[in-house]
Amino acid sequence: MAVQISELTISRLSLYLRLLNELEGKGVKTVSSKELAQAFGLNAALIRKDLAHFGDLGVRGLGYVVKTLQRELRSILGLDRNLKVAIIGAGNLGLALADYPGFRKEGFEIVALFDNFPSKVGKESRRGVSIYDIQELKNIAHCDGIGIAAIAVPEKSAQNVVNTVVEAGIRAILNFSPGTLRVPEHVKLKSVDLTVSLEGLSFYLARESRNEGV
Amino acid sequence: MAVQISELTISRLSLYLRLLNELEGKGVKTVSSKELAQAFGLNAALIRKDLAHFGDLGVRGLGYVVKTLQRELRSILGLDRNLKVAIIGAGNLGLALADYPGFRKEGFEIVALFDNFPSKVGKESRRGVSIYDIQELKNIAHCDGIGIAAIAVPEKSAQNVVNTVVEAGIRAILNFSPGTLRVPEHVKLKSVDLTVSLEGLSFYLARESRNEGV
DNA sequence: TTTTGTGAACTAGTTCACAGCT
DNA sequence: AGCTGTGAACTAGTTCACAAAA
Repeated sequence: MAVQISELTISRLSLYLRLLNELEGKGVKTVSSKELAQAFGLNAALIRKDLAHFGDLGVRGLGYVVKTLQRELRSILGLDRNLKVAIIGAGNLGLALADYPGFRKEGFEIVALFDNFPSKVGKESRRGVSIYDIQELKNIAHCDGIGIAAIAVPEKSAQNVVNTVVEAGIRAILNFSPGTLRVPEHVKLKSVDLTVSLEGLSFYLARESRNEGV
Repeated sequence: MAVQISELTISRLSLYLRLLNELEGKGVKTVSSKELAQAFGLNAALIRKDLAHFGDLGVRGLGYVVKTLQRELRSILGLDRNLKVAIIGAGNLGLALADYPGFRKEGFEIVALFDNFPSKVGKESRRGVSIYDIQELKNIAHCDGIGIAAIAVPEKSAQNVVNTVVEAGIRAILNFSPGTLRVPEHVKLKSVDLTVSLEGLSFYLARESRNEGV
């Protein structure tokens, strides 16, 4: 089972799961790759290939049993194990992430915020996530078994914070700071770059108005 | 010039520009594709191909002139035209986005927040972005020339909000709500799905611990 | 000599099309 | 009959390797 599964496949599995949750709520029993494909604007074969990586999850002639596939995807994505998340940076964005309802839904638990700004330490977010000094990260990460750190600090301190997070033994990082960050081989870093996203849209608008003139 | 340029290339152009800004600040005059490649962990040929889409931007034997390339990339990405952005949804996330310093840096201007919650309308974000009723979007979008809408509303109202945004004549949307959204052909939608990002990391951790047992 | 710009080769990702199971 | 699972074909994206320019 040394087959490397692509990031693109993994992202799509999350989407499939979200729809399955919805279907399950509506009492739908089975769903075909064709129906899933339509819902996401994807090719049905792609969905079957994505799922086939993890065994014969479907039933020929019938499709996929919603509850079964839901359970399988949860297990594949590791959502059957109440994963704990720490947010580093108690600025506007960090506080918003700490209280973001979408994170809590699929079994993630936001256990703590961290900051190095003394006046913030000891306070908490609106929904009651406590803010600790970043110095305490290592201790708390070990005691509480934090699996993922989300980083929402200014660009200039981001690499330092990443180093601290790595030293604390955390092996998965969701980064919201701009700029390129280095992590060791065994740590998984995923970056959400808001500036890059916005500039992509700007490019689209700029090209559009250029083409109007042609 | 009907060549379609890939989203991946566009995202990388943003990264290149960010580094060029930094180099320019340090007074560096030229930079080679090799140096850029090292900074981002990419292949040098890829960077040359990305840039070659837009003409002969480099100088053989020398590399790229920092200031020239910076200006070119700004123009390519449409950042030479002070683009106006509206944030829809004045919850925690919307307010955080409205005050996000990274957006202001490259010439984007956050001009307004919108919400349908009466008690929020009339207030403003910490940095002074005013909150308007979503009903007023069409008017303000036209008067102020809003180019991009960022959507940070709960999943269940997201499609409605997108429809309102499209009706207001906005043709580029950055979406932070989970779920699949439909937009007409002429509108560009980019989604940042926080749940999908987090679940991607969870998958990585889950697979790791499975493999430990093998 | 250095480094770009680019055809050719390669790798990854998607779609087609159909055998095989229910 | 219907739908999965999958080899084969295709498309997109990246890297190699080198001619051409400064």
